[in-house]
Amino acid sequence: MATKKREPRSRSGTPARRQEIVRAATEIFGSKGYKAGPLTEIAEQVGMTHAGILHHFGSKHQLLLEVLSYRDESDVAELDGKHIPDGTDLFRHLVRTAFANAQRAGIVQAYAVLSAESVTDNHPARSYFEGRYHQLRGEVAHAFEVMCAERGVAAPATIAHASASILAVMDGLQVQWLLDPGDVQLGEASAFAIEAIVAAVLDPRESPL
Amino acid sequence: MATKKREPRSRSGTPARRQEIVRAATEIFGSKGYKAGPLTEIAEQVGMTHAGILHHFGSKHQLLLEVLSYRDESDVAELDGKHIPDGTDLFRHLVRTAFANAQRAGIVQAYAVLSAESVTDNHPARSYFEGRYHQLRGEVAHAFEVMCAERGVAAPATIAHASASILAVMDGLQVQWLLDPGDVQLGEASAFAIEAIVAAVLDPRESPL
DNA sequence: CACGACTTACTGACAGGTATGTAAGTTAAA
DNA sequence: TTTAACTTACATACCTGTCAGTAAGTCGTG
Repeated sequence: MATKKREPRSRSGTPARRQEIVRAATEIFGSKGYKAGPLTEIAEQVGMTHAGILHHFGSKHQLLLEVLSYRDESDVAELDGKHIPDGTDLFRHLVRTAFANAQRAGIVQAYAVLSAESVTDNHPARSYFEGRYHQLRGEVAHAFEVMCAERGVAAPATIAHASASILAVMDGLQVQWLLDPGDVQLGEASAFAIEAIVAAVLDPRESPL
Repeated sequence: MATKKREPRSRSGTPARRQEIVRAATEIFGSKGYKAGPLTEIAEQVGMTHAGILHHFGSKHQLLLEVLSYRDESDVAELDGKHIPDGTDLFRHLVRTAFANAQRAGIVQAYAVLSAESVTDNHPARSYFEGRYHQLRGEVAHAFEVMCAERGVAAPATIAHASASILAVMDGLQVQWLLDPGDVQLGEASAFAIEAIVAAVLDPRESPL
C-alpha cells in the first residue's frame, strides 16, 4: 500500500494569481452576468488567454463557485472579532453594510445580477443562493429572538416574515440604486426600512391599512 | 407628390399569433434570461422556426421590448376601473398583487430575472426598468402624500425612502420565494413589510436601534 | 364578383460571430 | 528533472440575423 498522495504543490505566485482571476471574474460577471460574461474577457483583464484560466479552475462553472465563496470569505474576514454579531448589533451591522455597499457598486452589482440569474433553470449558482438566503434568514431571525428575550416580550410569529423582508429590501434597493443612483439613496433607504420592520416586530401596532 | 402611404395591413390571424409569440418569449426569458434564452426555443413553442419570429419582430431586442410593454398593457387592463388606485387603496392593491403573484410564478420570474439582468452593461431593457421604477416610486410617494393629507399630518421626508423600500421588498421577496417557495410566504411577508413601512411613515417612532 | 397583382407569413439554408473546453507543446520554477 | 503554468491551435457547438424562395391571403379593378 505504497499509495503516496502526491498533492499538487503550486508555485509561489499561484494563489495570488488565482485571486486576481477571481476578482476579475467578479467584475465581469457583475457587469455582464454569468452566462453573458465570457472567459476571454476575464482572461484579458489578468493578461492571459482563456485557456490559462481553465487550467486553474477547470471550468467556468467552477470559477463561478469560487467567485461566490471568495466573497463569503472576505466578508467574514472583514468582521473584526470574527464572530457574527447578534441581537441589536446584527441590525446595526446590516445598516452599516448598506452604507458601505454604496461605495462598492462592483460587488453589489455582481451579487444583484447573479442572485436573480440564479433562479433560472439549472443555474450553477442556484443552490448557493438558496442556501445563503436560508442561512441569512436564520441569522436574522435569531437576532430577533435575542432582542425579544432581552425585552422580555414573547417572540411573535412575524419574525419569519420580517427576516425575509429585511434581506429583501436590502437586495431590492440595490437594484433600484444601481439603475438610478441619483434617485435612490441606498444607505438611508435601507436604514429606514430596516428600522421600520424591526419596530413592527418588537412593538406591533394595528395595521394602517 | 403622389406618395401613396401604403400602410402594412396584416392578415386576420396575425395579432393573435404575435401575442402567442410574446407569451412564449415571456416564458423562455423568464426561465433562462434574455441573453441565454434562444429564439429557437421560443419559436419551437409556437410551432415555427426562429426566422419566422424575426419576420414578426425584426430582432430579439425588439421582441424583448414588446414582451415588457405587453405585460404593462395587461396589467393596466386588469384594473377594473382603469384608474390607478391612490392613497390607502394603492397599498391595499400592492398587497393583493403580492398574494396574486404567488399564483403566477412564470411572470414573476420573468420580471425578477429581467430587472436584475437589466443593470448589466448596455442591456436593452435597462431604460425600460429605469423608467418603470421611477414612475412606480412616484405613484407610491403620491399615495403617501394623499394619506398624510387625509390625516392632517405633514408629509415627512421619509416618503422617498419608504416608496423605494416598498417596491424593493416586493421584488426582493420574489427572488427569495422563487428560490425557496416552501420557506418564504410571498403574500404574507409582503403584507407584513408593507404595513410596517407605511406605519413608520404615518406615525414615526424612535429608532429601535 | 372574379381575377390578376401584390403582400404577408412563413421555411430552409447559410454566413458570421462567439463561446467553452481539449490537446499538445513550451518555458521556467522548485 | 519533474511538473506547474501557461500558449497556440483546434473541435464543437450555439445563436442571431439575412436571404431567397414558396404558398396562401388580400386588394384593386374591370
